[in-house]
Amino acid sequence: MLSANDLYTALLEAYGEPRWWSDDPYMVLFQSVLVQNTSWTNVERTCEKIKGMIAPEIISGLADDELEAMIRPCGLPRSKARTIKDLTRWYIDADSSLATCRMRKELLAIKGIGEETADVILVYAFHRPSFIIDRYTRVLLSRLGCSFRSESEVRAFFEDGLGNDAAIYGYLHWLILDHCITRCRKKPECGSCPLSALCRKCI
DNA sequence: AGCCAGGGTCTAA
DNA sequence: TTAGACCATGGC
Repeated sequence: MLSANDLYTALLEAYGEPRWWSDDPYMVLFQSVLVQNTSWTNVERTCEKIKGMIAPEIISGLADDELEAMIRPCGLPRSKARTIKDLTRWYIDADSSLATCRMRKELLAIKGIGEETADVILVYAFHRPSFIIDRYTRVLLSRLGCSFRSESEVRAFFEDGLGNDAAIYGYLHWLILDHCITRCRKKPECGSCPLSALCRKCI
């Protein structure tokens, strides 16, 4: 039976040290909303143009239509601007000593923040161990021959398998996305996929 | 649990 | 240029 550690080890072996989202917590919050339904390169391009303005005290002071104009290239400007405003407000008076599950609930209460985005924020901005489960991760697991009955089983697969280490959660998530989107977008022959050793059904 | 809103970008013709 | 797929989803 495949373990989360096997997966992590194989990806690390294949691609080397993964990158971390950002060392600036607010940058993580800001970009985690922008990237919803949007390609990562698009987010990076957009943020490059407005990089001096991505700070909570600046964003919170903008008018809605100003913020919408700034993020328009990432799509869904109206809903994303509102979510970013609400999230920024939350962040400014967030209590960083809050328990992880409590913080997660608060994030989920913000309109526009779902489970995936909440976990991205918990892991990359607050270094809390709450594994990020996205569509790519689910598809990858199923291609590797693992099936789960529920979301909580997938979560247990990673969290029990990896221990409570937020850094590993973040690195593994990045590796999975990098693998699925950048490296193996088009299905290669089984032999050329670095995960083929894990399972013959792989990719 | 599945469908749909929400805007832009990318691609092929 | 234009239709249609696609995008590191969320909400209902």
